[in-house]
Amino acid sequence: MASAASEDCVRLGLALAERLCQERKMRLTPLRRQVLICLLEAQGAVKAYDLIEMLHKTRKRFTPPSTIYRTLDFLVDCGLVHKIASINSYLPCTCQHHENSLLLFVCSRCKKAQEMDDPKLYVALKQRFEELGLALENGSIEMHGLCHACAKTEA
Amino acid sequence: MASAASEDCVRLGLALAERLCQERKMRLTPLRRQVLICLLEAQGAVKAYDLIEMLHKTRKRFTPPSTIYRTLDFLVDCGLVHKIASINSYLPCTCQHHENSLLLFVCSRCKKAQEMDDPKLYVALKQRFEELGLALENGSIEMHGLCHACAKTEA
DNA sequence: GACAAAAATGCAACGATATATCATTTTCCC
DNA sequence: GGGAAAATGATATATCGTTGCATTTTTGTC
Repeated sequence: MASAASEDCVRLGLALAERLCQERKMRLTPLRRQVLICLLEAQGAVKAYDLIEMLHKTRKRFTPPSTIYRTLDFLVDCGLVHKIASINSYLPCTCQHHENSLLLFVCSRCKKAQEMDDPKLYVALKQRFEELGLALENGSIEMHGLCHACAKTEA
Repeated sequence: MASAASEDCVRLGLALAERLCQERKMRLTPLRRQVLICLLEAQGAVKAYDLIEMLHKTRKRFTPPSTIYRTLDFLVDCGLVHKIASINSYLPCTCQHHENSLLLFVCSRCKKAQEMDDPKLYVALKQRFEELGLALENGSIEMHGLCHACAKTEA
């Protein structure tokens, strides 16, 4: 089910989460860890209720929505996961290096999401907004359009 | 209730809508017109179910969700209104001039939204995405952060 | 104007997404 | 081990959006 690349991704993501939680004295509980693994394995953005289903297969107890949303909030607050509001989905983020320069791209057709790191562009955006008295938040720029694959097959 | 500036806004918005619909042989029905007016008068982003309530005051019949969403879809397709997915809201757009260079800013605190036109920045973004095989869509860049007013009162 | 076709709207039910509240369990720390 | 704090579970409910089909309105044609 999980490819080698995916396994790598999971391992890296978990390692980062563990380091981060230790540093900040937060708890990477079994549930949080399990949710994070689900997200990392999915290789793409996942919806909250899909996570509930995924967890249902591996856990004895049913995990209610409130719990999932709390868990996701935790992971988002940690910066380990991005919420993509426009598709009600969550995307794990392994590469912590772009804390201040993240752009999210969502394909309007296939709904796949990907991150893009471009500090220069991000700074340009940020400055432009500051001129207007607006303070950009990190990791909250969502763009829509066609991805490479979908653009190809478009009529 | 409606200030002079707001009245101007409504007048301009309606004029644009009428011209656009005539050009494209589409129909600006009473309902569509009424929804557009509500949005223009609101001076900010409005939610679908709030529109239902607003319409309930001026119309005899209750307007069901399906109808509202269809109407909003129409207005969005026309380019007269932007959907802001991250706050489930709709924002009218009077200034048609920035068809290809629109950025939307949403305050994470007060949820107020505003448009920003910056062709240069937009082109830079677009080019950067094209390098990655991604084709940006118009009017679909949403950013979050603190607006001027909220940044001031922030602890 | 009468009529059929097409477009728009109304209606009811439902599905998907998210939150509130309180009970219970687990963990932490002394 | 015991009490406080944090996390999770359970239930109900609020919010957001869609589907399918009936009805009304508009359009185009004769």
